[in-house]
Amino acid sequence: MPELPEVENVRQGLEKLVKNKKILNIKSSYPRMVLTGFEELKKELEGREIKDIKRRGKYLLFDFGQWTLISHLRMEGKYRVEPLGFESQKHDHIFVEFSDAVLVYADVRKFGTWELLDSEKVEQYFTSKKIGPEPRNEDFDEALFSKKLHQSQKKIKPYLLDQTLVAGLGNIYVDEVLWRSQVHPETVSSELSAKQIHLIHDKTIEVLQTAVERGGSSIRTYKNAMGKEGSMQELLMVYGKQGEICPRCRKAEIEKIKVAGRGSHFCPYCQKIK
DNA sequence: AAAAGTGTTCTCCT
DNA sequence: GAGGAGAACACTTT
Repeated sequence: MPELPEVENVRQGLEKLVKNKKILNIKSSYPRMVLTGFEELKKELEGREIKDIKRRGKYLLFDFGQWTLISHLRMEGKYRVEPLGFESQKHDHIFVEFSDAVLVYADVRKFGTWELLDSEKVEQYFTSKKIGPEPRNEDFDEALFSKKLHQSQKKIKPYLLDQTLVAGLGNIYVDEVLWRSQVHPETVSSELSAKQIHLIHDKTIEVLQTAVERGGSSIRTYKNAMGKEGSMQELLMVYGKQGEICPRCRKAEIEKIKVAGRGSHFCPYCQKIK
């Protein structure tokens, strides 16, 4: 899926394309992806207007006032807007029809989900999932981050990926953050120095913010809701760079190993455990 | 043709 | 309870 920067760019595209539009009809060829039930979603949202499109971590929130549709793109979910009467494609799963256009949700791997919630229960939804703060200075408290890391024996990479310390990092940006912080992905969290913790905190904010501004990374199939690619891939230093010389030390090649089941890229010279 | 892929969640084991 | 490994979800690409 898109990580936070890609989801944010999709959100910005949707805001331009479908905000304030009234839904006339919703159809689906894969209704199972609506975890709260497709028929209820159809019944409640037809006739309603999309009042706003928000984001929390990697989740997109379609605000209908009383109702909120929570959409997670997982690995391959995509949105695009088509004219009425367009020819649907193989992996198109949901069609939201307006008077002058159709919002299409497509997802090759069918991992993405939709959930329709009472808007008053949205906060509780994220609380129950223990979703961490947004990666911004105002929200992401370094003292609390540090405290949690000191108390944990988890390896730093999978801990950063589980969304509870901070929301929005995925497999690409977590490798970039750890490289920029000079921290090995398998470092046990409680062993991190104060300096390393400070760097991880700041680089998380910096990398995700830069990636948002650059329109995300189009390294596999990502495009935003307007079909436009991002350019953050040009600034990636380790992801997908295995075998290339580390651009910082120029003394070692970027290695790729498995950490908690995920492909992980790092410089063995710059990022040592202890 | 096996393996890996921008994610999350669950089970089973230590 | 904590943490890790592996699998599941479904499909494409290398």
